[in-house]
Formats: sequence, structure tokens, C-alpha cells
Amino acid sequence: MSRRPTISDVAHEAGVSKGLVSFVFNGRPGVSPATRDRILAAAAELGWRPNPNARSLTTQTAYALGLVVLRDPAILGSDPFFPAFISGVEAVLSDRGRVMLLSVVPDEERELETYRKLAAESRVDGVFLTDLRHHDPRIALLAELGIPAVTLGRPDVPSGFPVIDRDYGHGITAVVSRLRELGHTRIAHVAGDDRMLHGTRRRDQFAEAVRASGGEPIVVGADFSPDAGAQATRALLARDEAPTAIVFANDPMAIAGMAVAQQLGYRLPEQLSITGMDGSEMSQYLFPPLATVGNDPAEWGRTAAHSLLALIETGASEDVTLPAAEFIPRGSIAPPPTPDGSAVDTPQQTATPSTR
Amino acid sequence: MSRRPTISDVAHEAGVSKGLVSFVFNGRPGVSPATRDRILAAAAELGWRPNPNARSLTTQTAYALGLVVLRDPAILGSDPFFPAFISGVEAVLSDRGRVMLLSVVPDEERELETYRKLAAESRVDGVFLTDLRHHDPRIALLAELGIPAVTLGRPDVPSGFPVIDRDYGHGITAVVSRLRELGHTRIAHVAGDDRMLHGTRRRDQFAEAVRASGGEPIVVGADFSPDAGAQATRALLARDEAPTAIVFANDPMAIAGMAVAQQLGYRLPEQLSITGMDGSEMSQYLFPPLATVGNDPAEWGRTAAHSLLALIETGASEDVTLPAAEFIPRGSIAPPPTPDGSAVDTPQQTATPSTR
DNA sequence: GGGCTTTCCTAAACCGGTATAACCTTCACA
DNA sequence: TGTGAAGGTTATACCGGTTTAGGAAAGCCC
Repeated sequence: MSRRPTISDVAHEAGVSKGLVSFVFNGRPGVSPATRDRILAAAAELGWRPNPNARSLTTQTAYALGLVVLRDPAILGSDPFFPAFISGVEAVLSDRGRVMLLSVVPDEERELETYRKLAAESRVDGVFLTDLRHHDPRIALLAELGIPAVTLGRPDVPSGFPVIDRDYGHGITAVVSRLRELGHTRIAHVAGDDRMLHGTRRRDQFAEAVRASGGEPIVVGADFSPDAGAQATRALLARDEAPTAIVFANDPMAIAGMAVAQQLGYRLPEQLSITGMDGSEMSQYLFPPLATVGNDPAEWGRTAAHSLLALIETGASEDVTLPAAEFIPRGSIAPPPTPDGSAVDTPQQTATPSTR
Repeated sequence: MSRRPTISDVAHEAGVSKGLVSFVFNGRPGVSPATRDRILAAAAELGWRPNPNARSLTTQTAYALGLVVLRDPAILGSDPFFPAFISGVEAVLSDRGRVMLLSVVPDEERELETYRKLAAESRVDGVFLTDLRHHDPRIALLAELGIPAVTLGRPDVPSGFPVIDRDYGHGITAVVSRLRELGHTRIAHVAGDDRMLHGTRRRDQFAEAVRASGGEPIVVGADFSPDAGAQATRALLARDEAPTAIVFANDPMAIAGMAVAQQLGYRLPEQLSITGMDGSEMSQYLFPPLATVGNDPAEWGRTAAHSLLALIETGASEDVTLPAAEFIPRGSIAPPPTPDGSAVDTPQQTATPSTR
């Protein structure tokens, strides 16, 4: 209804000048305790809070952090990372007087344009860089624009920004070890998007883990989407020597892969072991429950937010390493089918008569 | 590196006063075409864009819209609605000079506090109200704060805000009809969160559809989370007269429900039909593919954004009805098991010997 | 008691825009 | 030829804060 109170209203109410009110709210010394209390009381009574837009003008601070998500809208919904990541960021921001500005863009051109716009309009004090790509153009752009940033993962280009990272290879190695222990020799990987750093890294870590255990990695490319995951699974299972275990680069692909295998008549996990990555909430509610590698997006969010705020407020730029990713074993893995038993129990044969 | 250009820089560069530059960028008449071009050229050369913070001061506009999401962080990740909704909103906003401000809060207290803060700080010009609850306190609060809003769904309390809605009952009725056609008589519903309007509405629409077709609805409460969906499914299948079809109030619960049934030894869909709601991307990549009711969150986003902008910019407040929700039939439904066949093929019996 | 700090406070400029009143030309018209 | 209107432009106040310079009052010292 009535106009929002301003600093002048508070000053008038407390019988002081605007400047003093500002001093109090910025915790600056040189205000007597008595007046301080009077000002705080006046502000509380009027329900006044400093207007960040006005503050921005003089402080050259936007009181906001940005997140620009480049996503094919089609596969956006199946990715469980962002909502949890954002809630982690928010948990930190809510007490720090900053808000989060979110943008979802369909392609790289719009993405870079969005950063330029945020910069030109002084909308944000810093940004989170997620889903790092190879030779990611955002790093140089943000450096040029002078916008502070933190990267989720270590870029493959020179970057002065703090890095938040986690040893994900640890979990991947554990997956492969466990599968080898169970007796699997033909272990395949359905990889994520090759343009993304964590797509190829997970692929490399998988390959390395398999080789380290004396095996020969089988890898087929995909892009983190359930659709690609399903196609890759179909291709793998159509091979002469089909793998007995498939390690998917994320949970949505693994879920789609499980469905493809089941449709082909595979009994899971007896005839095919499957694992996912990223430890989505859904994974434990599948049948069989999906073994996966934990990731904790909310922890990424909290940590990234702390780092970014530290960088902005104090200039402190320190890399943070999150705890190594842990393998979460569940019912979707088992020993491979025995070679002799496979004759009577070939999945494709039992599958053929099925109705769909 | 160098200071961001200001309107004065542009004015100086073009050899005119600040006012004229402002006129040009606000599309006001009374500027000669020649000067107009000169000003635009100068602005382009300097890469200048009006600073929204500064504009806010005089225009009393924040150039931002807000979305406050109240979510138990634990179930945040499994909900595919928000990412797609946001991308729909963004598609509209990106050309309109406004950004989206996102907040994720863990409880109602923080939620309301967040709205108050956004208002007191003039952070947003309007907000989206999603996940409407019974007697939703946000409606009155926003009216009191004077913040424009649009609601996704029709509130059960007096509200002057525009309503974006979709006849979801249409899809639910289609689901029930189809199941009845197939011969199901014991059709159950695993309901969503009772505190949410769409939780109870879907439940009511289900019950009504079943009764209209001459049946007796079976309903068990849940809360949209996979965990609750799994528990509800277990409870239903443990009944003496277990349902032959289960209609879940959203896809994540349906996925969890499918897993529970499969774990109990049910062959899907022959022995149990299952449907979801909200038409998530994942649903089609399951086995069997999950029949569901479409929803198109991105369309909600685009529409809500248009409505909210119209309300803010022109005061136009018109309700919008999206196309009725359509049933998406898929492989997860089939005729119920025949009563005679059920003796030899009782799920629990074949399940018992299974290893886990 | 005069000079010097210190403490507490105010006035005013400033941030980068918008909005308004006023000004100067130019031109049409009587 | 004087007058008024229209078109194009500038000067300036203002939005709601922060920041700086400076001033009044009180305290300290010798």
C-alpha cells in the first residue's frame, strides 16, 4: 500500500542524519551506542531494509550471484544435479544478503551473450561455472569481463579462478574393481557428452581403471541423456561379445539402460550388471536398486558459494577439494552369468517370444 | 579492466546530453533520426547498456522476477518440473530485459521471510506462485506486500492474481477410462502431498473418475517423493484384494512403485498396470515405458511469464487456461490378470524364491 | 585556561540513470 | 512581420543509498 520506507524516513524517525543510519547498517565505528540503538529501533519499527539497488550504485556491488545453465531444454528435466546444487548455494546465500540470479539458455551463443549482458548491466558480483567444457570459452570471457567466478571442476585452459573439485576417479575405480572382483571381464562404459570435461574425464578414468586391472575397456559414446543412454545400451548388447557389465556416466542413462536390457529380456543383475554415476535420489528406488557413485550436488553448491563469496569479498582464491566420490554398491551388480549357463539362459532367446 | 561506460560517456561520445541518450533507449519520441543514430552508434561502440540498478531507482522497477521454491532438499532433485519450468520462463524473459531471481528454501517460515525480504529490498517486480497449498499464506502475504504474482493453478482462497491453469482432470479421467476399458476393477491411486492443492485435486479427480465409471476408488496417501511412493505401493500390494492397477500422482512415485512391484515379483504390465503423471522425460525410457499424463512444464513457464509481465507492465490480469492434459498411453498398462490364471501366476509365489 | 585530540554527528557530493521544465530554433499562419 | 506551435535539445532535480570533509562538543594535558 504505502510507499516503502527509505533511509531518510528512518533518519527522521530516529532524529539523525541519513549518513548515521548508513553507518549503523554498515557496521562502521563512530556511532554512540545510544544513537545506534535508536536507529536500529526506528528501522525495525518502519520495517526498513537498505535498498540493494541504491547501494549498488555507490558500492559497485550487485548483491547477487549468477548461474547460467546451458541446456538442451529437452534433457533439462532429467538432470537431478541443478536443483540440489542450487539449494546448496542458497543455504549459504540466504544469510549473506545476496540473491541468486538464474538463467537457462539453449545454446552457446546465447550463453556467452548472457554473460556479457550480466556484466554490462552489473547484475552480478560473480558466477558459478558448471558443466565445464573443453577449451571452455567462458573462462576467457569472464576474465575479460572482469567477473569473478569459481569453476566446478578443473578447467583444461589457464584459469585464475578458484577450483572446486572432487576426486571422482576414486569412485569410478571402486566400481571397476568391484566388477572385476565379481568376475566381470567385459566391462563397458556408456560415456557422457564428449564436449564436457566430466564426460571425457569419467571416460578416461574408467578406461584407466579397467586397464589397471588388466582388462580392455569397451567404451561407447553418448551425451548424458536417457535417450542416448538407451541407444548406446542397445548397441552394446547387440555385439557378438556383449559386455556383462555396463558402467554408465550418469544415473539417467543407467536407468534408461536398465530398461533397454530388461526389454531385451535380460534378468538384472544376474545377466547384466549396471552402475550409474552421480548418486541421484531416484537410483535407490529402482529395481534392482542402482549401484552408483555418490556426488552430493548440495555440497558442491555450499562449497562453491563459500568460495565465490570469499573471492568477491576478500579476494581470497583457494581451490577446494571435496571428499573423494564413494562407490555406493546396490543390487544392480552381481557376478557375470556363467559361460556354461549362458546357453540355456541367453537373454535374447527368452526375450524373443515376449510380446513387445 | 577499465571502468564500465556510463550514460555520460555515451552522451559525451555522441555530443549530446544524458537526457537524450535516455530518451533514445526508452524509445521516447522527440529525437531526430540523425541524433538517434549517432547515439545508438556511440552506445554500441562503447558497449554500453543502461544499468538496471540505476534505472530501478527512478522507475521503481527491479527488472527481475522472482521464484521461491519451498522444497525439502532431499526430494528436490527428483522433481523434473522446475528446471523445465524455469527454462520456459527464461525463454520469454531473455528478450524482455528482465532476469530471474531464484530462491530455494527449506521451510515455510523461511519462505515467507524470503518474500518479505524481496519486497523490502525491491528485488523483484513480481513472482511466480507454484506448488499452491491449501489456504496458501503466500497469497495474502503478497497482496499485503503489494507484489504482483501469477499462480500456477487456482487457489482455494480469494486471490486477485491471474491464474494459469490446465484441466488436469481430463487426463486423469482418460487414464481411469482406459484402465476400466482394459477390464480393471480395483484401481488404486497413490496420492501426492495432501498439503498441496494439486495433490488433493488429482486425488479427487481420480476418485471422481472411478466413481463415474461405476467403481470404488482405492486411495493411499503419499507426498510425491519416490520414497513415499514406494511405501504406498508396498502397502497396496500387501492388501488381501490388491489393486490390479495403480495410478500414481507423479512420475517419480510411479517409477519407485514399478520397482517395488518388480521386486515383489510382479511382471509388468501383465500382472499390474501402472501409470504416472506429469509426463517426465524419463518416463518413456523405463521398462515397461511408463504411461503418464502429459504436463509440459516449459509451457507453464512461458505462459506464466507472459501473464506476469502483462500484469506488471500493463496491469492486464487475465486467467489463462492451457490445453487440457492428455493421457500418454504406454506399455505400463495392460488388461488385468485373469482370475483363473492368477492361481498359477500369483506374483508373491514366483517372487518368494528370488534371491533378494 | 588555551590548545589538542577524540568522539559523535551533519551536510553535501556522488553513484548512473530517469523525468520534467524550460529553452532555442524553425516553420506555418494570419 | 509578429505570434504561436512544434520539434529538438539541455539543464537540473531526483531516486535511495554511501562516502567524505568538516564541525561542534567534550575530554585531556600541562
